[in-house]
Amino acid sequence: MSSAPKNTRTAILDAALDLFSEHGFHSSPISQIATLAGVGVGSIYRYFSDKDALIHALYEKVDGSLQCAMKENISTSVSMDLHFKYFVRCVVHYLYSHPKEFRFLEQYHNSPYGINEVQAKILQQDDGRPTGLCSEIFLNGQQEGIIKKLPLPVYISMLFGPVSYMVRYSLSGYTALDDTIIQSLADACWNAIKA
Amino acid sequence: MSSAPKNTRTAILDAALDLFSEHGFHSSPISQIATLAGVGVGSIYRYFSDKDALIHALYEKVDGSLQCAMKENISTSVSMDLHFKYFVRCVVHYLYSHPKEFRFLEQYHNSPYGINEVQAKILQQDDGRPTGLCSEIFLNGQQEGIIKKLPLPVYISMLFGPVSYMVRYSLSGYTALDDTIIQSLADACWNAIKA
Amino acid sequence: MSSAPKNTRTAILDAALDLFSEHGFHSSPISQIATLAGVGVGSIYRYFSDKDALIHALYEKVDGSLQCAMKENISTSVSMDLHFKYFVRCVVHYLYSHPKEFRFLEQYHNSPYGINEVQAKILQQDDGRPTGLCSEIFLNGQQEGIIKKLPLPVYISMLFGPVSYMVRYSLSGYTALDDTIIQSLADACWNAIKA
Amino acid sequence: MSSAPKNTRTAILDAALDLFSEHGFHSSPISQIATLAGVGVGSIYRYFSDKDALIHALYEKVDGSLQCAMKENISTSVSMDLHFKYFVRCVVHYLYSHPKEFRFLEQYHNSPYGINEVQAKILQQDDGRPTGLCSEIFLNGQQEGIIKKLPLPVYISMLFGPVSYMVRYSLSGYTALDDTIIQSLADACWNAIKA
DNA sequence: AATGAATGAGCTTTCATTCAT
DNA sequence: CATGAATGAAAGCTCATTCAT
Repeated sequence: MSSAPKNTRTAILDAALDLFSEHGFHSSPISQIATLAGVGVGSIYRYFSDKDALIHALYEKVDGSLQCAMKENISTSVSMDLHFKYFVRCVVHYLYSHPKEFRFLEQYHNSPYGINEVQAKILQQDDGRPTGLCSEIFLNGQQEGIIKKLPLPVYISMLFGPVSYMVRYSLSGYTALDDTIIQSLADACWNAIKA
Repeated sequence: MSSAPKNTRTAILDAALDLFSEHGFHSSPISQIATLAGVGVGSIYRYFSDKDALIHALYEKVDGSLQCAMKENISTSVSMDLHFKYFVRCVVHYLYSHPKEFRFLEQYHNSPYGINEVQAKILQQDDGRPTGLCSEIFLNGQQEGIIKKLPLPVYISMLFGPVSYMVRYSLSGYTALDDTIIQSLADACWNAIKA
Repeated sequence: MSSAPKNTRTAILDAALDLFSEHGFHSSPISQIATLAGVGVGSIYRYFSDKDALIHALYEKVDGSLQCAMKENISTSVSMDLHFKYFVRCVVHYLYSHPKEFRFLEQYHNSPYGINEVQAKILQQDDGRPTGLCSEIFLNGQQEGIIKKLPLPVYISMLFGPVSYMVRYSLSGYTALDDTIIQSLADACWNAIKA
Repeated sequence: MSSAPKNTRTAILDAALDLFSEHGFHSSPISQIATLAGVGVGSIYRYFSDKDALIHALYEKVDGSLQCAMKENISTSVSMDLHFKYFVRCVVHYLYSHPKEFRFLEQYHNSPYGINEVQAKILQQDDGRPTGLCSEIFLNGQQEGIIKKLPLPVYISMLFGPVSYMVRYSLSGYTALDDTIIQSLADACWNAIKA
């Protein structure tokens, strides 16, 4: 998607994302990644100790970008209902406009590579208190009585579950993702948790 | 579900499920499947033309069992809200008590093997009219004004998205899945779509 | 050296001995060993878990043959001087007529593969008492006053050191190894330790 | 032997000796040698045309040092028996106190690198007359009737064979090398060849 | 029908060597 | 001169698949 003389490491990660998202980890030989990245096979091993390290590094990068994108759309300046629905729409937009990232993440999370990382990420806790991106918002809203009192995992599941499924459906060409349907989803998610 | 001297085909599929769910498709050699199934390597090729065929056959079986389990819990004899919430709880229970099947399905759906099958299944259409398991219920409820008028994919996403995420979280040991939390989830799902 | 339909494992070990002794461990690719053995590459891994295992297994075999050959020539029915000289000649003969085995052993003993096995073999001890092939003979001779009282390692060094060097010299084409010179060496070795 | 800001070539050779003696030629990548030597990879190729050249150059250096050390302890001013035994002790001492050099030499001599060099060295001949370090001494002693009349290779084997084995045994931790045992060895060697 | 030894294409990884800086 | 990023040939190893028994 870019061809300017960017640095080697980035070229490798980009190529890996392309192939992993399209063919899966195990049908994307290092040699193909190297070719697509326009580098020699050996170069990949200068930047990543082995294929697993490449996969994990790519995950960190892709997940980091997602986290950033979400963080940018978090604010507390507006009422929670508007904010929440806006946030849902943003996440859907982001994932739908980053199909390779989305497929890679889904694959990673459901593979032995990332199966142990599932919990650590979104629901990461620190000294018993959730520090994940959205945790605070949910807990605040709960304390203020704006949303129902539910266990944190339920909030998270009611947010990312539907979003993930909708994006998957639309990316597989089954349903269109216009603003109307996205708004429907956002509304439904909000209704699920609002007080 | 098995222990008596079952037939060879079943033994192979069971072994494959064990290994696929634990180590992934590509870290589960045919030879290991054969050993675990208590048959020779060659025998597997009497029942399945190749490894892909085995994977797809296993998917048909596992998915079929899930469909059956869901079908059993579909009735129209009670009010839709009770029925819907009951259905949600049943699906959660089923998936949580069939972790191998769950992990296999997730892996399959997010791999190149099953990525094209996503749409065909739950949302399968026949002559323009949805015939998927739950489609009719949603459409009926919608026509009767019991649930909001939403696109079908939104209903589906609001049902299976949260369910899938909750089960994944609990199977990865992050959150317990007692009746209370399951009920919370079911309620939230219903609130998302109720009129 | 043989071509009859011997079993696969033996064919592999024979081929490995040929190549290792000629080109060294690291210039003898598995693929070449396979070709020379007349088997597929994969077959080697049915019999040996990896290349190191093949090397060690070959050592066990070659060293075992050498031990057997030596054992056959150990007796106590004749006077020690005759016996000792005879033994030296036998070892020289054996090694000289098994050049591949000799070169392999030397390479193994002086490589990181076998560097730790040096001590364990010839000088192997059991509960503080030497049980190695020749140890008893030396100790007996020493107790009977036939040979000088020397530390065991000195006996061993005075036996195998000269033998090894002579065989190496002759195999590299520098000196002939006729009965006269072998006898000279045996005499010299005996003179070194006799009382 | 080094610590001051020595020149690059020496630094490379020292590093190579360290790694070769510890891990063998083929488990000592050029890049590691460079790192240990504190130079860039490319610099090694300024001093040595390729890895083989480095190995051979290191051999020349190490063997040269050994030859020098031995030459220093050769004299004709004392009786041959004392002289010979002293020489044996010196060689043992030198090798034992230069374990890296010893292991490198052994490895080299028994590898395809040095297998053809065996004859050329110690037993090197010039116009049919041996010119090797010790050759003259043996031939002189033989002519004067002080030592038995034996073929030259036998003398050499009776000298370096036992020495090499004893040092190898002691370096592998099997036996201690105190003055007593070294003296025993020297005596035995002398007894082997004395008239 | 069932077996598992044998296979080899294809993958991951290493490392001697080059060359632009 | 020195460097070390980049290279790719070549090595070790895996595993889906075949087929003689």
